[in-house]
Amino acid sequence: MSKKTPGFRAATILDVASVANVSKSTVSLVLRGSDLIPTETSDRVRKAAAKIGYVYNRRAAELRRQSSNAIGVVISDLRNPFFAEVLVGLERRLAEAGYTVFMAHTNEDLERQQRVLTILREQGIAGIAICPALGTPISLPRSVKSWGVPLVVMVRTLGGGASYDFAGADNSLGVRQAMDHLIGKGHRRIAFLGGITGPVLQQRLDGYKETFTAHRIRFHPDLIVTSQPTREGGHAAMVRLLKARKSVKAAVCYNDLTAFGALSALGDAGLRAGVDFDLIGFDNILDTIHSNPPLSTVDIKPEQMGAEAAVLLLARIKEPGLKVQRFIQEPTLVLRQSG
Amino acid sequence: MSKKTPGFRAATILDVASVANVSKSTVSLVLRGSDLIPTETSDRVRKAAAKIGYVYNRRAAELRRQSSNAIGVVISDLRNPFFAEVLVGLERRLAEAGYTVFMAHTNEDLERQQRVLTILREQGIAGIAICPALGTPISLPRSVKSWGVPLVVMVRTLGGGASYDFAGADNSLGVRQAMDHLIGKGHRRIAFLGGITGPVLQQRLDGYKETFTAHRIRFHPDLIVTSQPTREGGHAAMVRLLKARKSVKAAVCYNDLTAFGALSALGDAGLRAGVDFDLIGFDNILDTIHSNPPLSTVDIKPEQMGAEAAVLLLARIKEPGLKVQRFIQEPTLVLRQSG
DNA sequence: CTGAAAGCGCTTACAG
DNA sequence: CTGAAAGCGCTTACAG
Repeated sequence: MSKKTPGFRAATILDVASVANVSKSTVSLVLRGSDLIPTETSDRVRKAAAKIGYVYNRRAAELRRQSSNAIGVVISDLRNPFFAEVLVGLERRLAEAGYTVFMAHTNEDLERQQRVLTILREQGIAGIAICPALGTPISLPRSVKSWGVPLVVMVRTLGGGASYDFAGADNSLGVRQAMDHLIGKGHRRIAFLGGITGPVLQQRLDGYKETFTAHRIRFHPDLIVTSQPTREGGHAAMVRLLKARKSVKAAVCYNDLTAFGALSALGDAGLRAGVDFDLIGFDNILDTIHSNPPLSTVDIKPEQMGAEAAVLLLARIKEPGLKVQRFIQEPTLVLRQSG
Repeated sequence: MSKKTPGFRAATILDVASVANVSKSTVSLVLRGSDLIPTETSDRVRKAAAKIGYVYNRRAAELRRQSSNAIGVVISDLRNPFFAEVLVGLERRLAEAGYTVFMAHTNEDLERQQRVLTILREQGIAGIAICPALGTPISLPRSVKSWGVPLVVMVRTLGGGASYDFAGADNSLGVRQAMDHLIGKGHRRIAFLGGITGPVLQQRLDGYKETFTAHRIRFHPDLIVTSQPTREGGHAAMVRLLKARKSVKAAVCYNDLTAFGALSALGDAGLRAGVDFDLIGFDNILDTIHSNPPLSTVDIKPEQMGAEAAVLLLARIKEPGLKVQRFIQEPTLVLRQSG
């Protein structure tokens, strides 16, 4: 909390009014762009405002109007470029619509998420967009709804029963596309690298297992090597895989970050991705284009996903009675050099 | 702008007061944690608040108190993990101090930056932390100061005359450390890859050139290959370098992103960084640990830099009369496998 | 077309 | 220790 420099009194519409020789209602009307005011008058008002350096006090206006032009955005892991890209798309669309974003980073910490949500609520924001932290209770959407604040959930679903607006991707299909490609190249033993828990992992693993069934290939559970969904994790997972099952020459990764780690482990072992080992990532973050080698991956257009989440939220704000909305990004496989 | 669900009237301190059988002043005092109120009474008030689902209206309170607990954070390029990491450090420290962040992304667009600054001003934030977009006029700090809002500039300086709080790194020294290392390994012809413009490039190039002088090595201007400070740019720069000057076997890059692009171009050419070519990045973003190969780079602790910027801003808010503050991160060379 | 008045939900001296 | 009152800077019917 901070007060303004003492002694300094900011100009208000009353000051503008007195300079322009009108009432403060008139000033307010002009500022809000009402067409009740003749051009001559409104010009005079605007000039007066500029002259005395008047600054619109949005908080006061919003308090009076019981409205808000701020939207709370809660991100679980900003160090993952995927989420940063989602945020970029979201922020841009929101800014275009005249909204400002209150950004909070939970770092996958449920307690922090709770705290942050409470603060956002007290700020009186117009809506919330959230990438829920892992382990977020299914009750979250109901709870936020009960506050009367519009909500969109991004990336991670929250389990069966709850109904809420959601923007995400078809994770199972994405993995199936990657798997089909690898099978098409002749691979039969294909590993799945990375991920510990969460709905997204669940969906991606589903796609992984479904592919074996669809192609009548026997599935070996130990082809799944779990790890933190990070570069470190991907590196460790690939090291373990190479040690345990030398015959495996292909893998799809939980996400691009794990794939980068795996790429690095491959390099350590003197193996070249795309020639000695086929590796496919997931997300298509910007980094994949010029990794070494450029990463083949499943494109779910992170930035666009963020923008779509904004669209859903904006629609919900405008029309609270709307039926539940879902945006599910169609994945596409983008082939580069790694597999 | 959105209104709350119609018909729904949120509880106010007046409601709490009537339930708790006290005056609204008492409620306010309790909520603000005043010790004027006996425990028995404040317990009663808190219970009443919880019972009717009262939510503190921060905007109203702040309007009355002429204060704010929001800080505007303006980021120029959130797609660059370096800035995302700075943001994470900044946000965490600010949140710890009880502040919320209004986040705006300018995408290096000066017009957008101007717009965003105006909006932040109208929101009545307590302070601004900005990574200025390239080409930001030197007058920006003066202008923000004239609004009466505390400011900290991050990462990029704004030129000579202006005085403002700043958190950044010793860029020249960082490059010199990298260069000394390469020279120690026996290299004489060392390229500088990436960057187009801006103060950071200037400083890093200064360090680059100084090293040649210090070691009495002849400096070839065409060893500097400029490019966008991105992976694409780094890739293109390395391709050009490889084509033009086959004798060069070492380079320091403008930043880690360019280094990744260069790594990728090296891979394309069948060259291994760290054995056929020594490559050093700058920033030490998280991605460097497990790139292929792991990138040697100059560590300027992005997350900590963000946290330090928060510290400076918080100090400025508390004590507007403070003399100009600077935090300049000491770089350290971290050697991994690329060079 | 413009002005006087009430009110958004708080905080803060000031009495009592 | 608690209550009545004024006021933060706006907006919005309502008169005129």
